[in-house]
Amino acid sequence: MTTIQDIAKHANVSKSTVSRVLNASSVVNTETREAVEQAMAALNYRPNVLAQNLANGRSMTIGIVTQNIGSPFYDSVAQGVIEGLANTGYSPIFVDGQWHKNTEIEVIQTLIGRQVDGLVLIGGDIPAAEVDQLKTRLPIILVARQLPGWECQSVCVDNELAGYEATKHLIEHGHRSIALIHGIKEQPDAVNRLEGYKRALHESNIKFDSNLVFQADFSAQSGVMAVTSLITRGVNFTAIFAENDMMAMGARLGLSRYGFRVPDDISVVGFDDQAEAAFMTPPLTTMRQPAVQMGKSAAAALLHSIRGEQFDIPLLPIALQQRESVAHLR
Amino acid sequence: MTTIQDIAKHANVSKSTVSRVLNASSVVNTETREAVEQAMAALNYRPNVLAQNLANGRSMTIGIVTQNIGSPFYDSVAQGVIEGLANTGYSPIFVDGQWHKNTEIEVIQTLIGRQVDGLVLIGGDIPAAEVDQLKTRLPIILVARQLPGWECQSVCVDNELAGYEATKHLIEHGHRSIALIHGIKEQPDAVNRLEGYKRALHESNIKFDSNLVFQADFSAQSGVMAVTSLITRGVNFTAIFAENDMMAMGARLGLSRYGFRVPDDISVVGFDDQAEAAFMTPPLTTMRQPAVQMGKSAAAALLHSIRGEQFDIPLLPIALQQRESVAHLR
DNA sequence: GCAGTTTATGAAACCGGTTTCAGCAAGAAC
DNA sequence: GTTCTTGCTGAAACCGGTTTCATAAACTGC
Repeated sequence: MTTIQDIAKHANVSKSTVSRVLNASSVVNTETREAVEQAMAALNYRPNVLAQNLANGRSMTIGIVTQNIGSPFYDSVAQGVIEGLANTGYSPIFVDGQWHKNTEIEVIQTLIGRQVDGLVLIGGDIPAAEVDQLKTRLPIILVARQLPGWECQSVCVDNELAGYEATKHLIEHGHRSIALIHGIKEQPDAVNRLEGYKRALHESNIKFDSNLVFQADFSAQSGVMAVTSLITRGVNFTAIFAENDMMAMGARLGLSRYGFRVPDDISVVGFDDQAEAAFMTPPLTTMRQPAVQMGKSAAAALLHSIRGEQFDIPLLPIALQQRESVAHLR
Repeated sequence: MTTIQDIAKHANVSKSTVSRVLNASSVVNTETREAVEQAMAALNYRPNVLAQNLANGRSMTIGIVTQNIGSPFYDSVAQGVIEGLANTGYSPIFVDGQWHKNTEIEVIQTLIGRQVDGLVLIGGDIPAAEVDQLKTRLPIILVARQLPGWECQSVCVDNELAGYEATKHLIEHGHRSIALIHGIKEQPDAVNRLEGYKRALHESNIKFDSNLVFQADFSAQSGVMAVTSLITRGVNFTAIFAENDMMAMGARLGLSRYGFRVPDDISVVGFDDQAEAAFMTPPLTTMRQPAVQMGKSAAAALLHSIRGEQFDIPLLPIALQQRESVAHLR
């Protein structure tokens, strides 16, 4: 490995000067600069980022805490963060919180040991107090998680409203017996979507019926179990709102197993609009979350925060993506 | 930030001693150790990993080069690498090569600047010479890419064989007019699968017909285009082999648009066995790639390589996952 | 009771950069 | 011809650790 010292020797200058041309941090005589630049080229020099980081107290890395058990939605968000960080000089370091409080705290500690300059928390459920304390140490942006007092530092969508609109869409198509395939009940996304569902029902004077909601876990498998359960329990329903697309897929498969056609017999609405949704048969009507965009926004906001600049996070809309899995009730 | 110096002062020892208890690198008097440990606890000390890295020349980070444009297969591999690195002390840094030679070389350079201790290259197409040269600088493991002389340092599956088996499976079900939805022709995965397809045909004395192969790009959209093209061109076929599941999904949707049933009218075989494949309607018969396992193997192999240990990479099998999208030709 | 080990510790050099500070040389001002 | 700037550069301190080396104290053996 060639070091700054080698360059200095090769160009007959001190390492201070090399550092100066490296960072353009102060004026260097043109001839000297060129000599240094030639030396760097000749020796194929690349500064040791670790040493730079140590010297100036910044690591130029961003910690990304993901929860790998979960829907593809989180992957897309992470993808967006990577994209948002490209060509900024910052590199992302990934760790996996596994939707488990202690694991999450632990991995965050390792990130702090690595001197990350900022943190993006995607989902997760470490206690608010914990997060508040972290905030005093370094900039943090939350994604897909809401916390009191964090309104301006979290990128999220209005899940309650989205749940409401998905349900309303079905109601407007004449459905009144709408099954809900409910995500993991500990996760706020799920509870908010459920609340939206309830509000839409209430608004249309449809009585909430707990027999219509199946406690699932965001997996496709739990989607088929939901349908199986509903049907074998003899519950009547003409539409399904699944709290994510994977469960919608599972439900759609389950329906076909029992000979129900979608949307002719049963309408289905999903949530996320993951890549596959548009290519299901039939293409799935779903609530579109701009997952990649959310990741990008988070990255951008974090960079602003690190630089101490003012920023506000654009409120990303969540919109009904109408396709072909919903039909009017005959 | 509390430093090793603070601990030293607090415990009335030198920082050498603190370092010693930190790394258990030499014997320390029990009382002294306890005093140091108490100081560390009291001040909530976490060593600066950057400084450690600089001092001992290892960064404890692994560079992961992904190609983000592509199928979910690559995401799963990356996921596997993360899992394989968990609790090893090594952290993954991700960069995106974008299936673009120059981008890839550039991002690898930034990783080297960050002193990564090893590299995992997932896919990608930088020239062999380039990779060979990198190998002299640091341990590298390739995933889903084969290069002459790299047999022992790449985690991959036999795409030719898999393409052969997929095709043979269809032939055994009586199909002789088998359309191929071909992936990006620059990517070796795609060309190998095509070769396997040809071999299976040849073995069964079926003449290769270029009208049956549609040049697609691994996207679901290109899958529907493939079917549209085949049908509008009036090509006769009774089965489709799509070189990944996304294209299979697209194809399946395209078929339904034209009123063809799967598998009653047309059989479909995919490739990857991504999570969604099992929940398509009908569930997709596909060649299962153990993507997560491949990532884990790559991580494990790389760690061995870094430690200078002997290792060999288990040859991961790729197996036909039979589901319901293939039927006997009547 | 003294040489010879062993054990435990601190001082200092080092990793590869950045940054402060002092100083030299050339040019400007008077 | 001094003095005052200005422009440019190098020495040295520093970032927060690790490691070598020297040494003091305690222990062993005879």
